[in-house]
Amino acid sequence: MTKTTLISSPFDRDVQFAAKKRAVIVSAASAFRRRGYHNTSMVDIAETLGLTKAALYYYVKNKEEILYESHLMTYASMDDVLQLKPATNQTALDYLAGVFRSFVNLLTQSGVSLLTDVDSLKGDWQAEVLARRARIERRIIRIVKSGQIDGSIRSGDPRLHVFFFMGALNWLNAWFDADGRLDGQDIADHFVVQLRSGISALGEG
Amino acid sequence: MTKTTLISSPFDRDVQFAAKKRAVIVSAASAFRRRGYHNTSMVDIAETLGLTKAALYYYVKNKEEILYESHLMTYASMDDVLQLKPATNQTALDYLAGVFRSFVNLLTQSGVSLLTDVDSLKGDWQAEVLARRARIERRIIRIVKSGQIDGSIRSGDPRLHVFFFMGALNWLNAWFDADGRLDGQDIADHFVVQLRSGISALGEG
DNA sequence: AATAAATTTGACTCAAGAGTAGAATTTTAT
DNA sequence: ATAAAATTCTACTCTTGAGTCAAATTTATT
Repeated sequence: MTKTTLISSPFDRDVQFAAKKRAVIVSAASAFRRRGYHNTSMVDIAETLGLTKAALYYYVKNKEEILYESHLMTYASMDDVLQLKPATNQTALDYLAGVFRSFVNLLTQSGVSLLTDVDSLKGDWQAEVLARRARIERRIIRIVKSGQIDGSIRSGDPRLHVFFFMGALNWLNAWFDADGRLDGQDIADHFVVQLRSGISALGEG
Repeated sequence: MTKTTLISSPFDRDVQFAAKKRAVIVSAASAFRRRGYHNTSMVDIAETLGLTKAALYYYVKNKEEILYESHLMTYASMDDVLQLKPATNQTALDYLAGVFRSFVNLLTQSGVSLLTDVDSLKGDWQAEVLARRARIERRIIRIVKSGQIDGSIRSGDPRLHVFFFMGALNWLNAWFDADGRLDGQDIADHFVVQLRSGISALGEG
């Protein structure tokens, strides 16, 4: 019992290790997002955390693993969003709008970094990241297709619908700055409207 | 006169030099677009052109100059599109749709590569590329603003309107493959509709 | 307090890829 | 045909940043 209640304590060594590992990955992901993977050195990552480069290797196998884990962490967050099922009478468009809003919020307010560099991953790691990305994409395409069935989303190639607005999400990296003048909530509000009207069946003639 | 008429001949040494330099840049840009700047070595670029790495340095100062020139080349093409003025009674939304169609066509059919990596450029080169990008962005924002004045484009922060659909353009890199099943013209057609309905003032209210 | 385990460091190795330079080759001009 | 200019090459140097390792330090356990 005593052992059980202490299992999640911040004093617990395993918990600390995991928290530190996560901090390495989150901090690196943020730098990768802002400057690119190759323009971020292990020394850069370490200094941001107040460590030396060598200490990072106590937590991660190598730089590539950081990139791999960064991607997976983001996709896990997006999967969490997609776990929430639509309400019973909610149209697919409404559900999609909510999903997209959550994605924008993840990126603008929750410190999640959506990275685009998969070519710097090799072998199984790259394959897995691509597969995870494709899976999210397919789930979103499925939502669009169900919107085309329920009548809330207009006709047209669902993949192109998705590539268009997922482009907007991925492009946030290039211009969004958490310290900038544009507030994440305002961005999410605006983007959801633009997403909706972009594919809504209303007005489709 | 004889000298003048020969100035553009493909047999002319200067013309050949320029054509070869251009081939280096276009080929490299395509590889940068597909795999990323850092994952494309100078040996890779040379081999694609049937040269050795050292021969590239006869044409370009260094790798960074290739990246710099790649960006500039693409922005020049986009500037050309924006040089065409709207017809007298054309709404800004119609003009914008035409501009965007041309952009998509540049990327999907004309071998133009839109790159996103500016962090690998340093100093003046990076500053210039960012300035050129910002200028194109500002011109597009101006079109959106005039659409909000002429009533064709709905209200809302024009920058966000632009960031949304320019994200779609920039994200083409991640999924578009010229040898793939999706035809550039079909993509342009679809994207133009999605752009239009995304920001059209019709139905606003 | 002593010992063990965990964590961090300083100083290092290594190599991939950018870039160089002079020689070789090719092309053009005389 | 010869010389000059242009282009390409081979063989190399250099450097930056990834990664390593044993020692030093810190933390936890006995």
